Amino acid sequence: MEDQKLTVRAVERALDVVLCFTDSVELSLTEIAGKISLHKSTVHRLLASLEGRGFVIRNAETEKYRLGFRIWELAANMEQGDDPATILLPEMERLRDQLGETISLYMRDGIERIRIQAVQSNQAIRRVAPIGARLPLSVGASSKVLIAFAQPAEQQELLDALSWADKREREVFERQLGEIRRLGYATSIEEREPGAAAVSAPIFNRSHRLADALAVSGPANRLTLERMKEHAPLIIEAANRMGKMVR
Amino acid sequence: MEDQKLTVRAVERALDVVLCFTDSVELSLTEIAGKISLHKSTVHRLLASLEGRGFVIRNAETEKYRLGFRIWELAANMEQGDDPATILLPEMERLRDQLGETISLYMRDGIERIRIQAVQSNQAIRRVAPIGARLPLSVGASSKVLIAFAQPAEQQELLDALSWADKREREVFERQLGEIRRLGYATSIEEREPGAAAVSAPIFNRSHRLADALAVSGPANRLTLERMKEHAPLIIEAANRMGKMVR
DNA sequence: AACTCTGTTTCATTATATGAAACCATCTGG
DNA sequence: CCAGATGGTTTCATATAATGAAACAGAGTT
Repeated sequence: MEDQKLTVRAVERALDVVLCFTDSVELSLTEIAGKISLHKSTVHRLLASLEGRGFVIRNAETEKYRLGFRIWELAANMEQGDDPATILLPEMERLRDQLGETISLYMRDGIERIRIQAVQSNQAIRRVAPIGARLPLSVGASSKVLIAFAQPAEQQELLDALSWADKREREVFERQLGEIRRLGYATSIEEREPGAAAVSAPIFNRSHRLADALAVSGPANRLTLERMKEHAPLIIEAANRMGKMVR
Repeated sequence: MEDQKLTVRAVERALDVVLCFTDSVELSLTEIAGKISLHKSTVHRLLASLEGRGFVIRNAETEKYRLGFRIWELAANMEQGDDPATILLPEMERLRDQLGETISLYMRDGIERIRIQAVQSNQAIRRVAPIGARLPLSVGASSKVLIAFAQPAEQQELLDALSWADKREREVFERQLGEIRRLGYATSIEEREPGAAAVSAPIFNRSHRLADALAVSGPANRLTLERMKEHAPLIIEAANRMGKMVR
């Protein structure tokens, strides 16, 4: 009542209803009402409006609701989507605001990786990540992700192409990769840049192939291993969301 | 004020905003306001809510709005969509209400076609179309569509497999197919059932291959050639919309 | 039949969405 | 460089329109 809301509550509630369907394919009215804690009658009206425009339909069988064809239609019209760098930007900003650290998006190019997008932390002490930077594929959390989750054949090629001090070094590295695949993310502490640490998770495209690596990086004293472990689930979740937007 | 509305106006307006993006990929606030004739401030608030939930984003460059990643995310989650028969039902109902005639959905099976879905007209005199019916692929509007828009190789096989009275009959038929491809739809008057007429258009899936045929059928005296020509664009449009939902 | 669990509708109340108008930026052209 | 557009954002008073409670209706279950 004090600070003006410049949004429309009813609309936000309706959108929340729609968002319920990110987890579940089919929901009953009461289930939805429960999820977003609104009264049945309210949700009922919301659903009526959504159904009228084809955003949800109700399964004649089960009486339950599911997303409607309109979503498809809209998504189809978007198909000619821009490059991932712009598509994923909003999601990256979201993550930055959540974690307060700099977020980078890397893609592999041969035995290098390129930072194709980045949003900077707004803390006083922060990692600054210039877009377009080309980095070696041998060190850093994202490098390891880009190798660990590559197609097996490709992976071997990459390992062969990279230069190793001795046989042992490569073995250690390969063992690390296994661990990374198991965890679903990679970390690095002062691996490439002194004083810097990073966590990175793979972004798989809609056909489940590795597309990019999403990384959170910052000063090593803030991004402790402890802290990175905490962040990991959020990063993975964000990366999964992003994957659905990438072809 | 008289008959209760059991829907939420604000939500419907918001959805109308979203639907503006079926035609255009990028729209400014005033363009949207114009399209759906609402005041700028109203649309502004609606957009703010939509943006907050990621349903629209604004292009930092152009300042204009476009659909957001949430649409993608939702569509991706729907991927494992049911069979077309249920998916397309709502759209078929829509068309039925628009044209007032019975709507059928056919798929080809060998040298037959099957009516995999239908919604009946609610006029007193109507075409009744039982779901599941198997019909010959030689006659009827949808048959011609299913052949005319098949993959070229497949098409030859079909023409060979069908039985013809004489060489001439087949030639006439093939010439018809060309015309149908040109027009984008087929008609039939008392071809299979006496007193019945039908218009049919192809449904191409998202990879642009023929998936099904959509047909409007009714009594021949109501569905005159004239009338069918009028209906054709609507049917084609509906079929195109449906195509985006089919894999 | 009594009960439970849905979904649907009604209704009074008040919050809440609304349009007009004012307000800011930018941009354009004289 | 100013005057006038043009598009976006915010403010504000007002009445509409969204709301939750409660009543209602149906379908299963016990």
